[in-house]
Amino acid sequence: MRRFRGEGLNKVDSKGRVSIPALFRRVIEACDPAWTDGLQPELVIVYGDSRKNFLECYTIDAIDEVDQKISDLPRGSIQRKMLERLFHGQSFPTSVDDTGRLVIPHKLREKIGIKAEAYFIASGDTFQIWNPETFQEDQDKANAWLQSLPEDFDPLIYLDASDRQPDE
Amino acid sequence: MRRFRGEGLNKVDSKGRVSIPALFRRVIEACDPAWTDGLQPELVIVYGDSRKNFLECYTIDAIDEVDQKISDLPRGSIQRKMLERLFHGQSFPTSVDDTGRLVIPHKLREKIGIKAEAYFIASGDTFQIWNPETFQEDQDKANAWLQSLPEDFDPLIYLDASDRQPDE
DNA sequence: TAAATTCCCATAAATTCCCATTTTTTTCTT
DNA sequence: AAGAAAAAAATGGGAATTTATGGGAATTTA
Repeated sequence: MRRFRGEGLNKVDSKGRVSIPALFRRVIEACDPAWTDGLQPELVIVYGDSRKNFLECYTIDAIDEVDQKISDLPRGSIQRKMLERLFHGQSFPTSVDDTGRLVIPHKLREKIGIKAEAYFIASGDTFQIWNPETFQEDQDKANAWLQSLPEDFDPLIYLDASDRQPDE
Repeated sequence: MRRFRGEGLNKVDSKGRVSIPALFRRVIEACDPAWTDGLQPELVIVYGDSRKNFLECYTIDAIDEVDQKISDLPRGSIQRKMLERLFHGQSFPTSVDDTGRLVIPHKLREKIGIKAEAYFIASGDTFQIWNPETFQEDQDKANAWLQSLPEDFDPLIYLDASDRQPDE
């Protein structure tokens, strides 16, 4: 499975258009089964989680996987209902145009406070779009937390935690 | 199978006409086997479940699938009778007109309390039509529940629940 | 025949498409 | 290694199209 990697800061014009970092485009293309050279690769922007102040962008492969898992949940369950609302309802299917840009609808720009610039950052098999200032604040918090750790602490130690049982 | 994705808020005029979000129209067209360019794609509005305060809209493909499953049930069974009443009796077959609108009959508007505006939201292979205020209340409840969760809780963990056995 | 429904046309706003220019990155050449 | 040339990426603007919406005439229904 291809993963996003990297970050970028691009201008947003009055129509809501913004270039997607070129490296991201390669992943979006590779993860859209229907894509072939010349076509506009598709993706889905998920924006419904009120606690998150960024947009989360899924490739077709990634969203298909989510859809499959949702349809495996019991019909009528509260979990399924919530996830359907989030991923099917509060999401926006779109595509990358032939100049490598994406249109972020006005409503979504409003939600995360994007004005003239958008900050992109990879996150595994999705990538996020932030208001640059908001991201910086979040980053500052993360840095402060890192500072609070002992000098010799290495975050990589968390990697080994994944070997443990979920409830350990 | 094509899925609906997204949401929208449109005006309802005095004749009960309301635009269907353009993205939904593409799905309705694609899921009507009889549809071809120029024709009015058909769909079915199901409204009989008294516990639901929204209308549920099925594509032709989706309703065909339901019909098939109903006809597989034992004739005369209570389950079959109930589903026949809901999907065959308390449903309204209609079509999208050439300006992309739907007419919601007066009775159905009454049922869910629609006046000047209608809210559309995708839900897998169907979409729902709500009174905007009613939906917002429902959403507020969901958000309050999310807020009440620990900071680091992600509803996405529900997705992984589908890996487990149903009774685990 | 009154009321409701459908059909037809019109318009403003939003969105998409198309093309051009600038900027940055990569490649090539000396 | 430096500079030039080429390629790729980012950005900007206008035209064409689509969408959302409103209103009236024609038609159907009760």
